[in-house]
Amino acid sequence: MLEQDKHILLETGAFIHSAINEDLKGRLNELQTRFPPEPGGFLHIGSAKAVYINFEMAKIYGGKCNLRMDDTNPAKEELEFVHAIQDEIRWLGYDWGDRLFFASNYFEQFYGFAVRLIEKGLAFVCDLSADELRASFGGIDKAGVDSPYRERSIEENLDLFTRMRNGEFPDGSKTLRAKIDMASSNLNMRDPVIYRIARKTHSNTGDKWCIYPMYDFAHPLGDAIEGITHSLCGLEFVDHRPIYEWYVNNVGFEKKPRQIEFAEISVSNTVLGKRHLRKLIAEGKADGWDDPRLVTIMGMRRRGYPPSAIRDFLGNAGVSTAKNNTVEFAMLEHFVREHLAPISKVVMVVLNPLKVVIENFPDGETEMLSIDGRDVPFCREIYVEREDFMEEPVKKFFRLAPGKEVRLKGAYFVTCTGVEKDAQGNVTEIRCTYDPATKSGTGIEPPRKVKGTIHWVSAKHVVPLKAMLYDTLVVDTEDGEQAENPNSLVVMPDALGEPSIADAVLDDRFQFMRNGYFCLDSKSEGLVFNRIVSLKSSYKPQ
RNA sequence: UGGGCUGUCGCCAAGCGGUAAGGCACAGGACUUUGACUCCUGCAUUCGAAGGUUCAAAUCCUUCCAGCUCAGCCA
Repeated sequence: MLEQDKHILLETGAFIHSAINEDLKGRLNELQTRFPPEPGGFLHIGSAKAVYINFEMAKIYGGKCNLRMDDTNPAKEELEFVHAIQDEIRWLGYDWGDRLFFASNYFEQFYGFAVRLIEKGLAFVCDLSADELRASFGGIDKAGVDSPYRERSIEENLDLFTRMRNGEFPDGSKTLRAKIDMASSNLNMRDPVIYRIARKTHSNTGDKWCIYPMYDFAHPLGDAIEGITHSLCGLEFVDHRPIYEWYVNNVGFEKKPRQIEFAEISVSNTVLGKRHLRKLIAEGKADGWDDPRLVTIMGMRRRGYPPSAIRDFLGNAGVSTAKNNTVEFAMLEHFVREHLAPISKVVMVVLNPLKVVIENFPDGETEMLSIDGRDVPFCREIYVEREDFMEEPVKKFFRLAPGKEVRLKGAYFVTCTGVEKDAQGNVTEIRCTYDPATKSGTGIEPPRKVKGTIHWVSAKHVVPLKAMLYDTLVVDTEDGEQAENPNSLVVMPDALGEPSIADAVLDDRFQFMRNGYFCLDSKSEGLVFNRIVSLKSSYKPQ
């Protein structure tokens, strides 16, 4: 079912739909969502789910979705990523119009909010070092202890915070903390840090600030400033919801955004998570963030996945609050095939060539055949797939073997009459005869049926190309770990294509008949093709 | 005797008191000049477990069991 047929998101994520309906009381077009990436890395399929849900929900209800860079930590962020992320989201098919925002543009307002909290006696300047703070924090089943600086006067806090901003204190020497409850069972409520001192040049604000707000403070308030009604995010933030609401309430916003969490997606046999991805790349196991075996946006794009397939996959995988959900990679591939099928040109390419001489076809002659509207030359010498020949065929092998007849797609029936071998006994060439009475497309029924049809290319007219066959980089193991897949990349350096493949351009999508969907590799020179996904096959050798 | 979240087919996932949708995967079969596509067919007497309420429970109540998750001056 292609995505345009009906909006699949309407059939899942009931907890989000009902919240939206309750909160907006019919004024659904007031729905305001947001996708808030930190410009500290590239997006992957997990991020794509958040993009998908926030933008699609807005679309469904006639609302709007903001793109906000949550750039509150200059130590980790770079301008390169703010551009890359926009590129990636656009490629996924979403447009935020003029609604691009930066948390860093709210720094002055955030500062004012912090002052307001101090004035209300809800925040204090703390002199604990990072280590001391950690130690005072307690643990999962142990309450934390109050900071010795917790009871400073409002005046002193105001003075100290101003001086923090003015750069009077060294990095890390002081923090501004919320005054909540060091005994809270929710660790995020144990007097969390609001501002830290860090002399780092910010990609947007330069050196204007030496204090930066923490995510837990900036994020809800950024949402509130933008009038976000529903903040749809991953389950990893459930534990942050109380602090999200605490800041919004105590700063005093009338209109309160509501955070709703959904389960992040994970896909079997793939590596997700910035940390793991970075490791793979650093170790050279992946060829950069755009390695076609990665489910990063860049990787999937280079691999040739249609963005519509990714959206459709995400929608069909569903939106729930269940935690341990790992969708099988096969499901992703299903949607990729489904979206590729209608837009791909079918051509013949032999990945692993084996020469065939058609003994009764006139030497030096070329017959031009018309196959699906293309002109395809046919000659005495052709190549077929090495896997399509077996000297001693197993049962139900419907391809070439001594004495057996097959159809050459769009051409003639051909019967294998002999085999040539080298000194080691490897088959180097096979001999066949063809039956002129079986010519394809003549309207005349061939005198007999044949079980197999194989693809081929004319030896004289061949276009050499390279094909990259991908599989997943890792394979999930039973113990919940992942093992490296040694065969995640198979290069076919001597593939041979029919003449029309020479005209391929980057945006073209092909089905190499019986071999899968392919597209040109954007990073390579010349005719280097990525296999986007293989064709399904019910053929089981043996 | 910390908190939060979750348990419906191999994987996702509907369902919200009226007698288990759908997709993927898988298995048969039809069709086939791609062993593809398409098309049929099959695939949970049962909803983590045990009790209870009810004419009726995956849905309500009780207890139990299992899994995930949280201790950055990261986001």
